[in-house]
Amino acid sequence: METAGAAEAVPRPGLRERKKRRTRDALLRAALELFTTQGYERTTVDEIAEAVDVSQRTFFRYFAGKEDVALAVQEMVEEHFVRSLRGRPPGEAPLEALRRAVLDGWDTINEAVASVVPVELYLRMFRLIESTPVLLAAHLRRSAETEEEIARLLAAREGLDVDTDPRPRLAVAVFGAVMRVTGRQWSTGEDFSPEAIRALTAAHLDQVGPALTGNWRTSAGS
Amino acid sequence: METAGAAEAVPRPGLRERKKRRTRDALLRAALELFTTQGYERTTVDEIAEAVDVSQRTFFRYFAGKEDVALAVQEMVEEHFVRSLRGRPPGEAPLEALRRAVLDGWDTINEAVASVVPVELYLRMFRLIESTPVLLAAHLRRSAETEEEIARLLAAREGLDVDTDPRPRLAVAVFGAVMRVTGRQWSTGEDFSPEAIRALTAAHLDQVGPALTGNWRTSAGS
DNA sequence: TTGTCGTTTGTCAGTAGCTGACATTAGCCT
DNA sequence: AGGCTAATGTCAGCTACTGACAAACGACAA
Repeated sequence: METAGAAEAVPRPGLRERKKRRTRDALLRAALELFTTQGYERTTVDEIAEAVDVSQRTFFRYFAGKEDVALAVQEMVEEHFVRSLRGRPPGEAPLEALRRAVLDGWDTINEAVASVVPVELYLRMFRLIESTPVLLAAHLRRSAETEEEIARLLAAREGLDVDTDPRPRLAVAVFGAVMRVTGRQWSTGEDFSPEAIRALTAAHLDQVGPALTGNWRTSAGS
Repeated sequence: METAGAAEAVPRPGLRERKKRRTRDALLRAALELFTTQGYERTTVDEIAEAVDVSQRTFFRYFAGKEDVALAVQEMVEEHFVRSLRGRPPGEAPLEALRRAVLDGWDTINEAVASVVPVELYLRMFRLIESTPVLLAAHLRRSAETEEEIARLLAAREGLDVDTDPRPRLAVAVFGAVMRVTGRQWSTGEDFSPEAIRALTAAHLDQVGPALTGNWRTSAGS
């Protein structure tokens, strides 16, 4: 149903499309660079636009708002996780699938991000999100949306209806909560490597059970 | 260390203080009334100020921002919960204390709120928060702060250090996640009474265990 | 009662994020 | 080459929010 013949699904986007993409990428990179060096609040949209030499109006044609640029990469990463989850074998128990999908996601974080920004910049941005109130707020809300998507996904997998059975949403919410504690802990720690966050993730997931028994007078963690 | 003698802690605030309080209350009530009738975004700060017949500048002297008014009552309610939690006997297991504190909080929601706005208005506002993206975002961030406070509280109670033992933060995060699912479910349901939310809370807390076993092919909930 | 003092309030001017409308530029295709 | 369409720039305007200064007003004592 496309230019018949060639197997190439991407013939060559044409100058216009390439230019658009370059502008978008430039805006994104400039924004993250400015955010991570001077801080989110102290960076104005005008500054970002100026750095790429486009008008402020153009910026808003590529991104819905200042928050949007700041969270763009994070959004890619979450999509990466969801994709990873969809790829899990159907037989796997829901929480097992979640666990493996996330761990796998961190292992392959490079591939998911590197095409737009260096991983290191993403990680710096992640920390900035955690420490900037308005960004954290926006991020938490988006996470809630992602959780809803995942809940429906798992429910479908298990043949349940999210509107009559609370368990999918509960399980996903709990899982998300653990992920958030993990991210927070990581962002305030010493080791800013992807390996560190992966290890913390596994450790925290292993601690949920013990944490919920309520009897904390036994062994400690971490 | 105060005016020695009399047991009366509140002698009479004086005209100035009373006026301030009246202005604040009026702003708060006017704001919630406008928000719940026309929606949050469609209400301007000027409108609120005008409804109380003060300048816009005065509004911002009482509230840090538009979000702030919208979440003011919710903040009172959360303080109410934390107070309730602090009142729990030290012997109680952490999660048991949380459960009872929240259930108790809903039972006494009237006393916590009625002094400022009618409970019904608070509940309407709660629903609005859930359905207004920017408000939901701000609310989630504040909840995260409250969770941190509670985690430290429980850790102290159990003689643990939140920075070395992840279990307090994990447990509180999980509990908070369940509460959020509950609030969301309630706000999209039919029954908008405090009793309904109380019942849902209990039901969801009972379902967390089953939800985490991962074996959802057995019984259903709700 | 009056006058001083400190707090609250209003006014004004300005910044930043964001949007609609319209003109201009620049790829694209024949 | 020239017309079509999509991207960009310009401009005007709205809303949330802030600093600065002056006016109004309650508190307190002479």
